[in-house]
Amino acid sequence: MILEVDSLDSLREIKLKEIEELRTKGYNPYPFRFDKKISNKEIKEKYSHLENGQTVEEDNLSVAGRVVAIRYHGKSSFFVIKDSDDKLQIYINQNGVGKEKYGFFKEYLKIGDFVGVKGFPFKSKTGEVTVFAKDFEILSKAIRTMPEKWHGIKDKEIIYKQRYVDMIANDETIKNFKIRFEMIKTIREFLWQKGFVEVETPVLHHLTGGASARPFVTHLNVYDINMYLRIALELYLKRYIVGGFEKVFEIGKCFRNEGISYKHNPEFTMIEIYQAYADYNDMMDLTEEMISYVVRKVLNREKINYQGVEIDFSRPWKRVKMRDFIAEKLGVDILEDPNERLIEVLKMHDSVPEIKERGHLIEKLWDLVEDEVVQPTFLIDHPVEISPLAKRHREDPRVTERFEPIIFGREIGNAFSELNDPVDQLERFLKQQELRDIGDEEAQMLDLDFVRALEYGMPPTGGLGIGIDRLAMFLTDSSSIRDIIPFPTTKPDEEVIKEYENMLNRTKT
RNA sequence: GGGCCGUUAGCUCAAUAGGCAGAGCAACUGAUUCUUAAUCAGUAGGUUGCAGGUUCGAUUCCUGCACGGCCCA
Repeated sequence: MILEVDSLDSLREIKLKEIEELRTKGYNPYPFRFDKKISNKEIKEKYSHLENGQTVEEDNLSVAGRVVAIRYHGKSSFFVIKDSDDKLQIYINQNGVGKEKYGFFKEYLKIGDFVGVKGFPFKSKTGEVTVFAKDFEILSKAIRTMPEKWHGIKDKEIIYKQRYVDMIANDETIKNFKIRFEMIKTIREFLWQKGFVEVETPVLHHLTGGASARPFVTHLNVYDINMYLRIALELYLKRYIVGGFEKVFEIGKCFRNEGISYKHNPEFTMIEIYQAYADYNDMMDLTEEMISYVVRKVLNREKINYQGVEIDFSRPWKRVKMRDFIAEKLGVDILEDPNERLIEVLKMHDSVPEIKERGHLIEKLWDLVEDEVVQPTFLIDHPVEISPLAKRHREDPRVTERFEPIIFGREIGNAFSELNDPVDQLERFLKQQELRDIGDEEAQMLDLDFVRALEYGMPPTGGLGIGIDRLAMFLTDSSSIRDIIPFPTTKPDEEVIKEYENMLNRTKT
């Protein structure tokens, strides 16, 4: 014990005192195991057919969970335990466990503690499937008091910095994370079934590439060099294709050292998928098929409600050329009109970027109109300037064979007929290098080993990346990316340090 | 980075045109053998985010800072 109990003037210290008493009486407040044989949910399903008041005394049940409510009635009590899927009511009385054990229950089993209960099922007079306790065991004592039972936790700081408290208090939180993980599992199953191999690539990179973003820098002591945390999976996955794999994918964390917003977290989860002998049309088919399958499988429907708007994932999705869409909405031709004209239009919307390279101007123009794409849509054929890793279009070399799936005005992915011409790739990299030289820190770094890899020959390949977090936002109707990232990036929690320093100091005196 | 809003008991929230800081839940004591936001009686719990300023007096007004949220870039 680090913390001695020297007074009872706080909720926490009352709990510590209780634990000490338990130990004195020979009970371990933190025992080693419990034979939980059935889940709360299974019990509710199995015995839902019982008549009100009916008991099944011959069935021996062994259940466990966290105590979330206790209703004392003198010599009997009801309490509710919660396990990972459901809540379950327990009935305990003096006749069932004996006078002594019942007294022990009243004195030492508190809301927040974990408990294991042995007993038989019955249905209460009011129709709730309940376990009649014949014995119980405290499995873990909580020291902190649990959050408010009715309103839950609303303080965003607690929700993000102490997600475990959010999960204890808000059932919705656990439900949403389950959807997230179910979604990821379903994507894996879908791709495995189609013969894709799930592979791994390094997180530590000498150069960052595959996306336009500022990286995190870290240091490798043994070689005394700086390295970057990956901003994308792309370039290593394509090396797999060069090496002879034909269908690969990876689901993994990427890191971008940029702003935090409702749709950006510094670390986030991406999936990238590469398929040899395929082009971007094949990847569009794959995207549609996969996402509509996942939505159907996870939510049992194809239309979802996102922030009050119905989104229909059923196939086929609309396909819109970037040039046509911007021309229609803004009256400017991103392929033919000169930079001056583009800037003029941007000026009208007070949206002129600092770097006035053509690619930046086009990106800005798109930003102005992206909100107008609500239903799942493929934005296709982006200009070559903003697509350094995509193959030029077979019919128009000014654009690339590229698409971004757009939902509710948000890009949830990016895909192309992968550029496999090493000479063209080197030129594109050099163009990016020029952008870096004029101060564009997001421009891609020159990855000569990647060019060399392409020189060994990469088959025609379709590639696709999808932001897992953004997709999860749609499936859970979350307005902020932080709501579906279990432990989002936050500022450090100074409060907890202060709190423990105070407690430890008080204990010493 | 800029603008606006917020921070009060463990949690969810009140409050004063500047005048003793309150409730519900949780906690504690007691009553209660089918309740389910159980009920009833009682007790305790606060550096009103932090640091300054104005004032006889600040949770309230002002300034700065921290943390958070929303909008914008």
